Amino acid sequence: MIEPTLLDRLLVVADLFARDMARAFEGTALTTARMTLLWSLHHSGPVAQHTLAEALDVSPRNITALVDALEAAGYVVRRAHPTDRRARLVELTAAGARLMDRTAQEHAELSETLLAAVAPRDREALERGLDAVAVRLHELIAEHAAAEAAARSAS
Amino acid sequence: MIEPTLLDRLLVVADLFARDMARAFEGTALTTARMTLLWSLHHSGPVAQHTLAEALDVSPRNITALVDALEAAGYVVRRAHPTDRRARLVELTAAGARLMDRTAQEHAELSETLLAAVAPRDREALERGLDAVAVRLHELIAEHAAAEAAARSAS
DNA sequence: TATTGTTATACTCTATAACTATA
DNA sequence: TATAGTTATAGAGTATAACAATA
Repeated sequence: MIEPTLLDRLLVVADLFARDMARAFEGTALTTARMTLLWSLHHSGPVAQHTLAEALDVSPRNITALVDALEAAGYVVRRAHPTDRRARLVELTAAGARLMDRTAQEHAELSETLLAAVAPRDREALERGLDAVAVRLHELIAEHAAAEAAARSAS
Repeated sequence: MIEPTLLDRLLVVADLFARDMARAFEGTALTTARMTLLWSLHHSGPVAQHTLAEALDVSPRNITALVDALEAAGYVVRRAHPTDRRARLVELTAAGARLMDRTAQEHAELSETLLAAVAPRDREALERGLDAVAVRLHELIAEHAAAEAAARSAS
């Protein structure tokens, strides 16, 4: 058996999260993409759809579809924007707010559970290490994006 | 600014990986799901489709679609199974094998890059911590599955 | 009878392009 | 002229169900 590399370990954990999340929503109107939108809304408060598109880094068209589904399920509503009549504010309903309160609590509990599974002397190093990996990954993604932009402008 | 929890950090890294991977395949016939299949094949050697379905934990129907796309792109071929005429062996073509060799090398390089970004004294704790988190997540997923199976059999 | 892979069908996530209403 | 959101269209991942060939 070959010792897994750091990347192997990170990918295993990422995959487990994706599976666990998808499983949790089975049989409901919720999906990972829709929960991501609700989570963003929970933290930002009511915002226009184009703001959500930027926050989630997806197309405005995609936001339309996600908000349609969440509105049909009763978790969000579209309201008139107070000053821009082109825009529509999306906000959580009471049911959506209750759902996000529960979700935030489960999120905190899962974080506690996972932290408890890590040896106390490893915890700080784990958090520092994850932050360092995230920073480096951000840099790599930015470099790739810059290289592609340069290639496009050259062609 | 609130200090992110362990779970927040893990989810950030998972999200960055997903984005980086999807970006890397833009404009090619490859996608994350297809690469996962190729990666599995690279490690297992030629296998029947139902074996791939189990390995990737997706439906046989899904494997049919993924193999169709990869066969059209020239990365895999379907061969007759030597003893079971119902089954079809999927194996990498020369082009597929070359692609996976390159991918394995890039994978190793990325792992090195990320490890280099972590302070040396934090590295072992990071790896131990990730293993502990993966083990605990596995347990939680198994518990959920068991609870659901019990609920189904009761109804 | 059970298994392997396929066709049929459907839902979701996602994107680009064209269009309407508004800024 | 530019922006916000929608309709139109399309590709991809995924699932279940029905079916043919084979075990």
